[in-house]
Amino acid sequence: MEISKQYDPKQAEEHHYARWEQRGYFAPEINQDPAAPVFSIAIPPPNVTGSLHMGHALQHTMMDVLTRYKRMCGYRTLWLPGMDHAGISTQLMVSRELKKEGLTRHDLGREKFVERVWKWKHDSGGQITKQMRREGASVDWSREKFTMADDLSRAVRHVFVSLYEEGLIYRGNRIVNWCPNDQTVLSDLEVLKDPQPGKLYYLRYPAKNGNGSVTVATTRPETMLGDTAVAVNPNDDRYRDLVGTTLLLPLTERQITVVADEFVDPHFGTGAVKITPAHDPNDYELGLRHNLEQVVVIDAHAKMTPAAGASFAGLDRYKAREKVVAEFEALGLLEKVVDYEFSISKCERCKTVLEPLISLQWFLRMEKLRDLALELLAREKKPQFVPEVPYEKVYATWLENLRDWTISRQLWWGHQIPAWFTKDGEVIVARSLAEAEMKAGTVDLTQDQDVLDTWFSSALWPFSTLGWPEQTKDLQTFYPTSVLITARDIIFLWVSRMVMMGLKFVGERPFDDVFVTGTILDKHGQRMSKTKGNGVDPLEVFDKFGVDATRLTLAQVGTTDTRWNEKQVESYRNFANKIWNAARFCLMNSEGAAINARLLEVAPKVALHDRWILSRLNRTSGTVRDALGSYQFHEAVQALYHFFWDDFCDWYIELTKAEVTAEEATPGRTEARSRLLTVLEQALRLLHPFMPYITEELWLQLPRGDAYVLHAAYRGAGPTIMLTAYPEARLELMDDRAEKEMEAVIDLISRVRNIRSEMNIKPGERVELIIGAPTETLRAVFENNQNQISRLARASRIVISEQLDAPRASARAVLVGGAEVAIPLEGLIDFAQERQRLAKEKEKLAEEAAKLEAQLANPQFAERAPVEKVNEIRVRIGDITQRVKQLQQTIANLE
RNA sequence: GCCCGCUUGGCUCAGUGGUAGAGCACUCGCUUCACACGCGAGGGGUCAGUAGUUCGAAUCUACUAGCGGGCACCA
Repeated sequence: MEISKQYDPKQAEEHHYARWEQRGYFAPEINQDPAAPVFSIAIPPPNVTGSLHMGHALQHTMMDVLTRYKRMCGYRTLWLPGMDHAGISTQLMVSRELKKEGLTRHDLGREKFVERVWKWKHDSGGQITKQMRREGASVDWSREKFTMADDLSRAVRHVFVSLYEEGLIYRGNRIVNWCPNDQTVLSDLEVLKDPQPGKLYYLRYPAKNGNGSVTVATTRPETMLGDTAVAVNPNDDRYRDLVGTTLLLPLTERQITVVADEFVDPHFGTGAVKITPAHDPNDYELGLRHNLEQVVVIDAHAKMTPAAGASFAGLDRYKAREKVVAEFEALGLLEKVVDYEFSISKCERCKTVLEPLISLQWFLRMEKLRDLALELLAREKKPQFVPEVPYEKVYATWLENLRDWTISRQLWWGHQIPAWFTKDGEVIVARSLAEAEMKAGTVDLTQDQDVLDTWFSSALWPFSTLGWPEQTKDLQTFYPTSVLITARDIIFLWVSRMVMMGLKFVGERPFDDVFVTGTILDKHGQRMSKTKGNGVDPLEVFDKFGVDATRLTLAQVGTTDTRWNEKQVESYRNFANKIWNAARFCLMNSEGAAINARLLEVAPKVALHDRWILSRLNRTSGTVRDALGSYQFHEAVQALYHFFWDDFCDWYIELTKAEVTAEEATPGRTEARSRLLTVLEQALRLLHPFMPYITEELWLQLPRGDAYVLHAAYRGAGPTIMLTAYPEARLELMDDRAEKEMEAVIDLISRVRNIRSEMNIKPGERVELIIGAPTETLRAVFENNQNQISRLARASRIVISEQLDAPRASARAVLVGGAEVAIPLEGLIDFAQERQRLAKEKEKLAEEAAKLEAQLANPQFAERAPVEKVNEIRVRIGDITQRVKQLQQTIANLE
């Protein structure tokens, strides 16, 4: 069999995914065990306009690791994929396309435009679904969903109507965040607060009685044209007498009164506030309290209205600002202008400065829904956030302060609001036109032109994708989902709303756990962003280092922000290559051998290194299982990396090499080869959730002898590592004694290698080892493993006795357990140098002993520390002082 | 203004009451019949600072500094 020396990820990535997908391995139906436990994840649906970025790759890796792991553990596993219609983004994307043709969406009209969006989606949307296949994501494509498809739209209408009928959805005129560029309202969460330098203008409003004036401070002088009051704090002595008096609003004919309201901070500005109820959220509230008139002076395009006065009407808001200031100055009413930094509200998407406007919109009352979520958290501590700090508190605090949600949008791409108006202006909310006509008793209806906020449909995702409102088998089986893996910036936008909607409409939480990933920053610690152009394209990383290496890198990011580090991917690329070559070695020496489950059991007469590797294997599986059970991806990766590289490659393969590569085809050789293959196969299984491609590629080449290959739940499926059983962590195979004995062998070999290196002994040169071991057990261990020791330490001869009896001209080392080793080096030893080398080592040990002695000498330590801790220290001191003594003796002998 | 996170070897990060870890980088030696994307052997950290709790603190508490994040306000 020809296997190349270097792993070529592309080759492995080409074939397996399509086969897995076509054979239905990702679908839960592959599991034939009716009693199988269930594991399910609903993917955070990427935007249909989106393409894969690092954030996706990160989340998808973690979701896939868990999904593949659970599947191998025999769970009925569903990872459900899909996409979000992404209202504004998609509409903008298609509008931009139209622009190239010299058209606007209005030229097409609503119906044609929406058709065009669907066409765009069909032709070029959903790039990300192809890219997810490259990632190896084991999602069930047969259940793929789209938020604008008929089934999910139906769920959306159902929810809307229910909430309306319950009085939680209402339509009303309120002040909202308006984007003059996108021509739509936005929810509070879609507003970007951008601090920037600006100016504070002090404007003087004369009193009607000609007696003085009141000065107000404002950052937006143009809104004064819509002022309908000036407010002061009721406790502000400076203005007490003015409350109730009338002012003349300059540049207008209007007379406005001074009102008193607690809202006003007497210490800010002049302590007197101009009130523009139509164009400021706070003023709006205050206006309602005082029954103030709302004068709309700015329109939806951020231009001044006729109500602003003839000379202002039609002016852009910033031009109007200049003009207002100029006119105040001319009238001598501009007191001063000072520099002032403040946050300005911008459209999250297009960065246009928003305009607070009074507008007729649909809103969702949140109190009842919010309480459902808060009760769940208080009662059951669900969802369980990982990490709990700070997200649980952030989530709870946000819910507690929740305000009504503006759910309508002035867009064409989205779920059109299922409300119709009769000629008389009556509002009919219904699940369909037919139902509306029936309710209205007329066919003369016009549907509301607005669509719903994209996040409204996203909020239903965990259950709408499972067939709700029908009580489908999928819904019963897979809801609630097991875990949600997401980035922290959508905890409010999405996570909280899913919890509320899930509780409200299914009566159960949508997921048990919420794992919040860290963010991958660029190498300077900056957030990756399109505008900065500092993003790293996962697909390029896949091309350069392979998908598996990238996944391993991402899997260990965990919950803290991490700078992108290509060197790390490179090191995992090297790891993949290591796996490749280890398998290559096993396969090159596999003639006559096959995987055999029997070899995973302990049997009498099994060699130390075989018992040891089984112990390490089971222990590693335990570590990985525990780690994944608590979302400690990093720990799982580390355990796997070190098990494979250090234990399996550096030691096990080397220890077993002589047997495995023996010339003669003996039963012993076959057994050793089979053992090696069997352990390798288990190791590949352990790695598979993290590195699906290389493990499958190699696994398919292994000589799989018997029929045990697949997990019982997947009996009859074609050969694939992804449906094998994840290795058990069997306590009875975790062999402390074997690990301890192996440690002695490893220590011996390492110390000899150390001496060889420090003495500059040529790598090819063989040396004699004289070993003194105080205990019967140790002597037996060294004797039984002489072949391995001499091979790995390059020894010509090994002499083992109770007392070390070596020539004076030897290099020596004291080992764990009190054994000693000496290498006779007649003519090579500089006695002074050797004494120095040993003295240095003795010094180190003595220091450690002194530290421990001091601790033990503290009477309070013995008194208060747990007994086992005290004993542990005693044992360590015993061991160290023993070694110090031996070293001292050795040094003395060299004098 | 309120809340939160981070600060560990040159770099990127684990660890979170009881002997400071990894990868990369660095030094020395190696074409050892799986792998130079490799093998073997090394050097390198008073775990940001201060004070406390504790028999014992990188780990818990408080404060300080630097960096980062969220929320609110911003007339």
